[in-house]
Amino acid sequence: MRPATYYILASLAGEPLHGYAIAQRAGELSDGAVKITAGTLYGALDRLADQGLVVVDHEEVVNGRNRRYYRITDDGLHAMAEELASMRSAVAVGEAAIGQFKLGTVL
Amino acid sequence: MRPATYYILASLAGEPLHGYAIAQRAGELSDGAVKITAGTLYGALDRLADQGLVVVDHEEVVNGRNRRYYRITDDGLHAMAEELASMRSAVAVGEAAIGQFKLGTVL
DNA sequence: GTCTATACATCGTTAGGCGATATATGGTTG
DNA sequence: CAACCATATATCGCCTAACGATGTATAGAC
Repeated sequence: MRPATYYILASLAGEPLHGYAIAQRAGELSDGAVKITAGTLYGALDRLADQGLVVVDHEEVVNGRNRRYYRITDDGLHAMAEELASMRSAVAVGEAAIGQFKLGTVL
Repeated sequence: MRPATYYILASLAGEPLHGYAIAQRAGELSDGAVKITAGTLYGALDRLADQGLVVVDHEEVVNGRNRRYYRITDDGLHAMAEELASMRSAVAVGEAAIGQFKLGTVL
């Protein structure tokens, strides 16, 4: 799972959000590091919906603009948890690897 | 950076290795989770070399088979450290998001 | 009146992973 | 001794996903 996809799911773990709000939330969560543009966002949401990781919760019109709210599913939470576990392992491996390298250069 | 690329760098952080050994080491480091096949491996090594994240250290012939050893560069270590930082953040965000979700379902 | 934020849609390009295939050596196993 | 498997690198083509660009539309700010 790519970072954009992961942050979309993470953004939805708190509460259902509409597309545009998801992109903003992802930016906040990552402290500006992850910028999800329209091209990435709607493609990813379609894909995630196809995979059953998110579902459309409801739609509403605010100020003449339509908002389509997405909600994360149980499968979506599981997928996120698995990705989380993979990243934890990768972090541990990377820390050990870099630590070993630094030790190697000193000795 | 995709997992395959990350694990290739991590495999080289300890010591220079030849291609085939990198693939094996990546499998060991990830406890079998990351399987780097030939198609992924040599393409990734070419890319990493183009980007200056690894360099060819030396070559040798063992049992009639050529071994091309790659070494990670300072840039490669920096790239790895950055990826590590990104993943740490992503893990923290994911943990907070899932925690918040579980709390939400209980209340 | 123009600019910016909001909100969704779609196209084309690019990067990267991955299976498949190829080539070659040498040890193992039947 | 033949078939198979591990070692070792190379290359092709497919597919997924990200992403920039572009388009449409509304509404408020300046």
